Amino acid sequence: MPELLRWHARLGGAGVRATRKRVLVLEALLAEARPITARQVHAELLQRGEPIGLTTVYRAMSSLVDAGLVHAFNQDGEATYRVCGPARHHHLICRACGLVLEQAAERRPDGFEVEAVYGVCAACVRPALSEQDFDAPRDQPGRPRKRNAGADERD
Amino acid sequence: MPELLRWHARLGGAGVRATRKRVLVLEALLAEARPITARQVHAELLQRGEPIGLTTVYRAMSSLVDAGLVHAFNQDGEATYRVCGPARHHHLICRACGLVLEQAAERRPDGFEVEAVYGVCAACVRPALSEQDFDAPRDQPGRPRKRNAGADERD
DNA sequence: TTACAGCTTGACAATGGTTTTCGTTTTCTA
DNA sequence: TAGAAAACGAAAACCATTGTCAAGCTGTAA
Repeated sequence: MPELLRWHARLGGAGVRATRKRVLVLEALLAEARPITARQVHAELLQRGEPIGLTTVYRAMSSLVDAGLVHAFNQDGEATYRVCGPARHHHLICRACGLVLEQAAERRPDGFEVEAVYGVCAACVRPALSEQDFDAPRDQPGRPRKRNAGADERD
Repeated sequence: MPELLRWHARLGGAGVRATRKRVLVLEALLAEARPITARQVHAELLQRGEPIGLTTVYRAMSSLVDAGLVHAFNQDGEATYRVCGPARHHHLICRACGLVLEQAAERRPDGFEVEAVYGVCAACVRPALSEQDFDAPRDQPGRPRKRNAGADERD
C-alpha cells in the first residue's frame, strides 16, 4: 500500500509518531471523499473490529490537523475532518451536500486571505432555487446545531 | 428612534411578533458592529437591568435568524450573531479579529454560490505572516473549540 | 535484552454551549 | 374583557469535546 506509506512519511516528517491508532484514523479518513466527524470515524473503526476509544480519535485528529495532513471543518457545530494535500490551498464547502473542493491559495484584491468558503455548490443550487426563489435568506454555515436532527436532515 | 421602528416593521413583515424581549435582543445586536454570542447579549441585557433568560435569548436569536434579520456565524464552535441588511449578500469573516464585511451576492464561475468566506483580513494578515512565514497550515475556521481558552485566545 | 523516560491510549468525569420541558405570563384577536 | 396562541424563564437534559490519570507502548541508551 504505497499511498499509506507516503502518508506515514508525511506523519513522520511533521514530527508526529505514526502509531497504529493514528494510521487507522488516517485510513478511515482516506476512505471518505467528504469530511466526516470524529464519531463517524470511531464508529467505523469499531465496526471494522479495530478497538479504539473516542478520546483517542479526537486526539489523533488533533495531531493530524496540527501536522497539516488533515483539515477540520465545522458543519452544524460539529467538527468534521478530511485529509488534504500539502500544497497551500483553501476549501469550498457545500453546505447542502457536504462536498469539499480544494482550491489554489487565494488572496482577494482587498487583501483578505481566504481560508474556507462556505456556500452551495452548482449541483445543489438549482433545487434550492426552485424552492425559495432566491429571496429568503438561507441557513448560515454557523447556524446553531439541531441536536434532534436525524442522520442528516436537509433544510 | 426611527431605526428601531424600521426593524420593528421588518420583524412584523417576516411574521415574527415584535415582543419586548425580541426587540431588546435586536437592540443589543444593533449596538455591536461585530458578531456577538448569545451569552454576551444575555449578560449585556442583564447589566442594563433588563431581566431576560438565556433560553429566551437563544429563542429570540433563532426567530431573528429565521426572519432573515440576523446572521449566525460560528467562531470556535460558539455561535455568534449579527444584524444584517435585507439585500442579498454574503460575508467575509476574519478569523483573527472577528471583523465581518458584507459583500454583494456572488456566484463563482464554477457555479458555486458563496454564503460565507472565512479567512484573515488584510490588517491581520501581516503579523500572522511574519510569525510563520506562509508555510505551516493555519487553524481552520471549524477547528474544534478550545473549551479552556481564555477570553479570546489567538494562536 | 533491559531499563527508563516520555509518548500514547482509553475509561470516565467534567465542561460548557445549546435545546427541551413544562408551567406561567404576555400578546393578539374577537 | 375572554380565550387561544405564542412567548417566556428556570431547570434539566443533551451532547460534542476536553481533562485526568493510570496503564501500556515505543524509542533509545547502556
